[in-house]
Amino acid sequence: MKDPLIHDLYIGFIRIHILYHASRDRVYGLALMTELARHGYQVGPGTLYPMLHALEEKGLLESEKKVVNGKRRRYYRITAYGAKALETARAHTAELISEINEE
Amino acid sequence: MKDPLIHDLYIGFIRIHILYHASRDRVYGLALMTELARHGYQVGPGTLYPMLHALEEKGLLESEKKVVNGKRRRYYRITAYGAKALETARAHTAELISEINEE
DNA sequence: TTTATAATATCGTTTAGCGATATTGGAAGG
DNA sequence: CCTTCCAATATCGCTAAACGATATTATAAA
Repeated sequence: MKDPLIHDLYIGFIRIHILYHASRDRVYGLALMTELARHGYQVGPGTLYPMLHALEEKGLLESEKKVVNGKRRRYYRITAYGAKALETARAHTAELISEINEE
Repeated sequence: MKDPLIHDLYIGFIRIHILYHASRDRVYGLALMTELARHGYQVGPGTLYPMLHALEEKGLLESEKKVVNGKRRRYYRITAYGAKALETARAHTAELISEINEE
């Protein structure tokens, strides 16, 4: 994360990003890392992979191994429960932005 | 938090809420707890107070003790640095919502 | 001077974050 | 083949955060 002092504001954002991407298409760790970096969230493998494991453990994502271009990947997709969580997150995020934008 | 399974999506939201409220007016712990609960974020004192201490420690908030109605309170206000962090958070939140709302 | 109460603080355990390092499995070249 | 290389994932070990439970504080009222 660029500014370490405000890092812990955004950990949840990262999870929501992941859920969102996994809801649109299957995703895998390394590609997520670069995608998240594009959005300014620089998470390392020591953060991302355990996070993916936990999201799967909790039933928000599910995964399967695939071999692509001779490289093995673990693809994640969102589950029904994960989609519900994403919907809820959308609502919370909308509520947050509308509140903090009030004058 | 109502749904424990998705709890860790929202810890950052809570901090942003706190920063926002502290930017509008001085705030104190117990009132924040009930205000956050109004938004569906049920944080206990064992979470909130250490969080406030950390936010102050990191320079996002500053505090002073006051006696009000014969009760001692620690009022928090946002600092300049905290306001900057809040602005950044606003931008990140807006970016997040606009991304996850894409079809 | 006790009692009650709002408010804050802290303790102890569980869980998460994360840099660093290790591991995996297939491809390509000799 | 078998070694080397590399994308990709996994894990280790430590530090820090989350949080329920409990303790502490200061004042007003009784």
